Amino acid sequence: MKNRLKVLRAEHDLTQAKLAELLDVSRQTVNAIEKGKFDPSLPLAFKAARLFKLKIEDIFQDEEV
Amino acid sequence: MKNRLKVLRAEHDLTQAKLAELLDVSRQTVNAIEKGKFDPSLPLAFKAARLFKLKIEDIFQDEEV
DNA sequence: CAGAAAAGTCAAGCAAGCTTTACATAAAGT
DNA sequence: ACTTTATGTAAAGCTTGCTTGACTTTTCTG
Repeated sequence: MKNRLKVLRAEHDLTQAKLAELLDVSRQTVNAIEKGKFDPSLPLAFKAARLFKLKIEDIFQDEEV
Repeated sequence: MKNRLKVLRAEHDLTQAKLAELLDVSRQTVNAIEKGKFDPSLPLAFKAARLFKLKIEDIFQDEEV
């Protein structure tokens, strides 16, 4: 699962720590998701989408065949 | 998290077992998600969206304030 | 109504998401 | 060079997603 979090953070001038705070998760979680260590839960994906006013699909991209 | 899986199943004339098979999960998992026992993972939400050719938001609705 | 199919549910166990603590590295600015 | 701020990474532990197996209840259908 790919995601555009890093870019969105840059566009909004947010640090991983600040984004984590806005999403109510730990900084390490934001980092791990950006780095592709694991996928976010669906509720967390919704939170990110709401925060950036985007569709989940505009932030996270399934890379399945 | 609410979802329209039951309705979508009905529209497509699918049993929980058949949908489970299409989504590559167990029948109990489909049932539990329909019943709101837990939320699906993001990858599973993507699979469902792809299957029904809908946006994740059209299947699952965040009910957060 | 009887039998079959579908849906509901429970328990035990493994896998994935997320937390905290802690430390390392990098970049950037005085 | 020193300090600060941001990022990367790791281990241990808790919680949630999902599995299998088994059983009950509901709904369809002949």
